[in-house]
Amino acid sequence: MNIFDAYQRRLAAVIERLSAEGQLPPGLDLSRVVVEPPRDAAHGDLATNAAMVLAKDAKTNPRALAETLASALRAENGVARVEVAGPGFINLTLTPALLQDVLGAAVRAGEAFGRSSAGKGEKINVEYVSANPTGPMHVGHGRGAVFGDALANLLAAAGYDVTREYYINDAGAQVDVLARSAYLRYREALGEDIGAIPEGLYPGDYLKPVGTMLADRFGRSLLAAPEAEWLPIVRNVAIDAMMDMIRDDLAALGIHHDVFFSERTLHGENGGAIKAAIDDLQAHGYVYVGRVPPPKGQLPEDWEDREQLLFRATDVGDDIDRPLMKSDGSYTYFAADVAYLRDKHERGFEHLVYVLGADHGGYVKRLQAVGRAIGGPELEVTVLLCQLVRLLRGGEQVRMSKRAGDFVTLREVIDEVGRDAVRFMMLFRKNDATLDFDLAKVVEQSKDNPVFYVQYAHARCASVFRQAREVFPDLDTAPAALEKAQFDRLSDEAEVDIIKRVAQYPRALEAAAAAREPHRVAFFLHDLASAFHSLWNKGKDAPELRFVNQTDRDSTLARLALVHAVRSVLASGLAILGVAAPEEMR
RNA sequence: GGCCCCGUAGCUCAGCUGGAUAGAGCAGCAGCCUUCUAAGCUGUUGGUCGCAGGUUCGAAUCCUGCCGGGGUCGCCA
Repeated sequence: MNIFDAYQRRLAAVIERLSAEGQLPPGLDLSRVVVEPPRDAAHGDLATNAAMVLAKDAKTNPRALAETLASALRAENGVARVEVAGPGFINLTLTPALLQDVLGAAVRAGEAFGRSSAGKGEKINVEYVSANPTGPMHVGHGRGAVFGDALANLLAAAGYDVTREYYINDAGAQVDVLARSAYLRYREALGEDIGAIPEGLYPGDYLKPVGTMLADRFGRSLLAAPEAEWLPIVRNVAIDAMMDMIRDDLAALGIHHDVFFSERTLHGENGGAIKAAIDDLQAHGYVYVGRVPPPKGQLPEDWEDREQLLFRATDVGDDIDRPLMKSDGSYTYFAADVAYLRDKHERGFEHLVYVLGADHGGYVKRLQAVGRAIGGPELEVTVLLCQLVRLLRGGEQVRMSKRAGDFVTLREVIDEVGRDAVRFMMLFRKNDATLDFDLAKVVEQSKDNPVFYVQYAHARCASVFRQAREVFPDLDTAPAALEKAQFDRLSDEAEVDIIKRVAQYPRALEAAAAAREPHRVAFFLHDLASAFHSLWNKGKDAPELRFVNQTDRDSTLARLALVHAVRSVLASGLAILGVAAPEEMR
C-alpha cells in the first residue's frame, strides 16, 4: 500500500474527469506530475506539482489551475485539508482515519509491507563481486559484494525476477601466474627450499595450503613433468581452491550467488562462444580491421601501431573502437565480455546490472555499447561503480598493500568487527562516493555507530513486547489482535510522525530500487530508528506516552501495534541490507 | 591530454532523478538518569551548496566552461 501512488492515481482520475467536463483541455501529459512527501511536514502529508507542470498546456496560470484541482481534491476520500501554496503547489493533509488505515495495513503485512510489483517480474541479472580467483578478497571487493547483494535483495523486494551472478575470470595469463605460484608452493611442500618468491608471481601465504594439497594428491609425480603438462592440472586445482576460499568469504558475509559463470567456458572449441559472438557482431556490421589511436598524453613505451580486429563501439556510444583480438591471435578480455553479455541476453534477461570497482570506470561505456549492439534499445545495461574503501583504525589509515602480500583481507575485517557492521557501513554511503571504514568506530555501542543505532531500535521494539507480556500476561499481542486496536489513541505528534514515516516506507523502497541505490534504505532505517528512540524517550517526561501503560489496556494495544509496524519495517529493511535484526543487544 | 567519480556547516555525510525557508550526525554550547535499558533524548550555534555562465515558473540537482581531489586510458584481467 503506497499512499503516494494511490493519490497519484486519484489525481489523474480527477484531471481526467475535469477534462471530460470541459474544465480542462483533453489529453494532458501527466508524465511529469508527481505526488510526493513535502520537504516540510508543516505543508501536510502529500504535495503535488501538477498545477505547475500542467499550467502551460492547460492554458492557464499555475495558481488558478491549482485552485481548480484543489477544490476537486477536497471531495476525495481520506483528505482532511487541501491548500494551494507557493508558486502552485497543492498540499494535501490526510485524515487521521486514513493514516490509521495505513498503519493497519502495515501491521497486517508485517515484514512484507513495502514489497511491490514495480519490477513487474522482469528478469534482471545482477553481476557482482567477480573478484579474480588469484587470491583472497580485500575490503574493496567486499564493498562491491555487499552492495551488489543488497541491491539484488532490494530489486527482489521491488518485484523483479533477480539472478545473482559471479563471473569467474579463470582464463588468461593471470591464472597461469597463479598456477606457477602454486607450483612453487607445491615444491616447497615437498621439502624444497624455494627461497624468495620471484617477481611476477603471487607471494601470499594463502597458496601454501594449495601446495600442500597438490603434494598430497600428486606426490612427486608433477616434479619431473614439463610445464606444459603440469600447468593445466595445477591451474585447475588452484582456481578451485581460490574459488572455495572466495565462496567462504562471501558466505561469511551472507552472500550466495545463483550462478557462477566461468570465463573459460566462453573460449571453448574453435573459438567457442566468443567467436560466435564476434560473428554475430560482424553480421551486423560492427566488426572491422583497423587501427586504434594511441592514448593521448603519455605514450606507452612499448606502443606499437598495428592493425587489429575491432568492435565499432563508436557507432553505439563509446569514445573509441575496442580491440577484440590481441597481437598473438588470442581474444582480448573484452571479447569475452561481448560473448558473456550475449549469453546473458540469450538467457532472457531484460536488465543487466554490472557492479564493478572504481578502477573499471573505463568499462562503463564499452559495456553499454555492447549492450546496444547485441540487445538493442530493449536491453538495459546499467554499470554501477563502487568507489574505493579507505580502511581506518581510530582515524589512522590502515595500509592495504597487495604487492607485499600482507594486505588486509576482507576476512580479517569480518572476523574483527562482524558481518553486520561490515554490511551496514558499506551500505551507509552512496556507492559512487569513497568510503572511510573505521574498524574502531563500527564496533562502538553508541549512537555514533549507525549499525548499533538501528539494531538497537529493533531490539527496543522487541523489549516493549516482552514488557507488555509481563504487565498484561493475558493480552493477545498477535498481529491479528493488534490490527483491531483503537488506532485513534495514537494522537501524539511523535506517534503520528512515526505513522507517517511507516507510510512512506513503500515509496522509499520503490524509489531506492528504481535508482539502484540501496543506501537509501539504510538512511531510511536510520531516520526511522531516530524517530522511534525519540518517542521512547518522550515517555520519560510524559509517562502517559509510554508504550506499556498498566492502567490503560486499549492505549497499550494501540501502541503495541505502532511498535509492531516499526519493528516490521526495521526488520524488512535490515533484511534487504542483509543485516541481522536482533531481539536484544548483548 | 581524453573519459569517469567526487567537491554541500569546523569534521563525516544525506538531500527522495527540477520544487517551497538546503537537512542529519559528530565536535561546540545549554539541559535531561528514584527510568517501559541514559548503549539514549531535548534545545542551540554554524552554510556564497568549489567558481562563472546558461536552460525555466523554479537549480545543490540539468547543460557548458573553468578550479581542486581521486580513478582510469590498445596487445592485463
